[in-house]
Amino acid sequence: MPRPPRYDQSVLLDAAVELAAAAGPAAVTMAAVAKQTGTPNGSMYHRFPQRAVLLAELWLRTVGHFQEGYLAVLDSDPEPRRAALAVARHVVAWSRAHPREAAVLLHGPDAFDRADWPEEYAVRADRGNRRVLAAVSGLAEQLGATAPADAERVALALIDIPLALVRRHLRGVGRLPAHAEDLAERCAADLLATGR
Amino acid sequence: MPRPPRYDQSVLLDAAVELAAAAGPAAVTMAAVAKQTGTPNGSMYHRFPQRAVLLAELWLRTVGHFQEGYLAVLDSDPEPRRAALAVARHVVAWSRAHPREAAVLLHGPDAFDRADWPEEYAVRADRGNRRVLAAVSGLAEQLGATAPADAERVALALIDIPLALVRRHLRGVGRLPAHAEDLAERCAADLLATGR
DNA sequence: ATTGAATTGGAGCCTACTCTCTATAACATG
DNA sequence: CATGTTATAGAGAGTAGGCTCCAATTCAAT
Repeated sequence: MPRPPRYDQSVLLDAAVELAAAAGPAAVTMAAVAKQTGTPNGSMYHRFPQRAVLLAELWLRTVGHFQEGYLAVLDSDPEPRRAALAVARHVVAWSRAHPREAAVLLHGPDAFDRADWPEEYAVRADRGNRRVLAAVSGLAEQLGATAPADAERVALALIDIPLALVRRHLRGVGRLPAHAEDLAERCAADLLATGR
Repeated sequence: MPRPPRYDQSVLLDAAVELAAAAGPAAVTMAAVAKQTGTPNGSMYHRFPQRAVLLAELWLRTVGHFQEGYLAVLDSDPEPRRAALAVARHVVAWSRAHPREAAVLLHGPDAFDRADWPEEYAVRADRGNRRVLAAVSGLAEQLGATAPADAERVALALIDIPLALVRRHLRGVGRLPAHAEDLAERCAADLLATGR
């Protein structure tokens, strides 16, 4: 019986991503998203009761897209070493394919006012992170890493270093060079080398 | 003949750093810095004609401190390989010793509204960056790196990866584990290994 | 056709912030 | 001591953005 929505949430989030990528999280104002999509001010507050919810949804959708592919690649190869190298490459490749979403990720949740999110959203964000962390730890174990410092090394190789590579280039010229995937894979291979 | 200043610029910048580290660059408002230091609103605008100048000075002072130490360590050892490893360690050690300033650095200049800075400040920031980049490139050359991709690898090892390590921990619990320096050095050593 | 919940559209309130303006205080020099 | 120069001090104008409110509109279900 209700009237169907006219301004789709996903359209609003698309605009929000674009604004965040182009001018930073602070540029994601209710007014800016409304203007960009032609939505009236009041309608924005039907989809998102507060700005913090808009930012939270924006973050969760983006990081969800990323993690989905990340976990898929991790699980795609039963051989742990190959899976690790593939996932390091994947982070770079995904960022190349989705530069705007990657720019959002590089800002991190705090830049999207994580402190103001309703608890539900913070919980969902944590759950996603733990899922990835657990998958990486599992891989580290298969690779023979036992100490917590080893798990950290693997996380550095499979998450932080590929993202550092992406950051270096997206913050600069804005294009990832063709060999970035190779570099990420090589760093990962070095760090995963056993017997160290 | 002039009346001596009562509110020192460095004191205001100290407060600004603290605010930025604790609650992000957006928390560095003229009002917040004034309140924290007991300065009246109007006096702020004697030191910093606009907020953008406050943010620019904050950034330049912080990054200057960092780069000063960085270059000193780079030059402290004539043997390029040892200098490289020392500098990778240094990034982590400096961040441990100056957690608030490190937090500022991790936000990057754009978060401090670099686009709004008067040109003079942007030029100074560029000059500093180029100086470090040149030093790193010089080291890369001494290490036998020739292709631009090699220089990038060295920059990744001596700047981005140590910073990624710092970011991982400062964004989390807020304390750097004791072995972080070792990890940074090891990553650097792996990446600098010749004949690859 | 009627009903009523959901949605839209927009005027405008409120807060927080940047920045201006004016008056006054302190100090060096002639 | 008079004077010029610079700093302090505070009030408040102007503005941007988050958010509220409410009347008008739409449309599925009855």
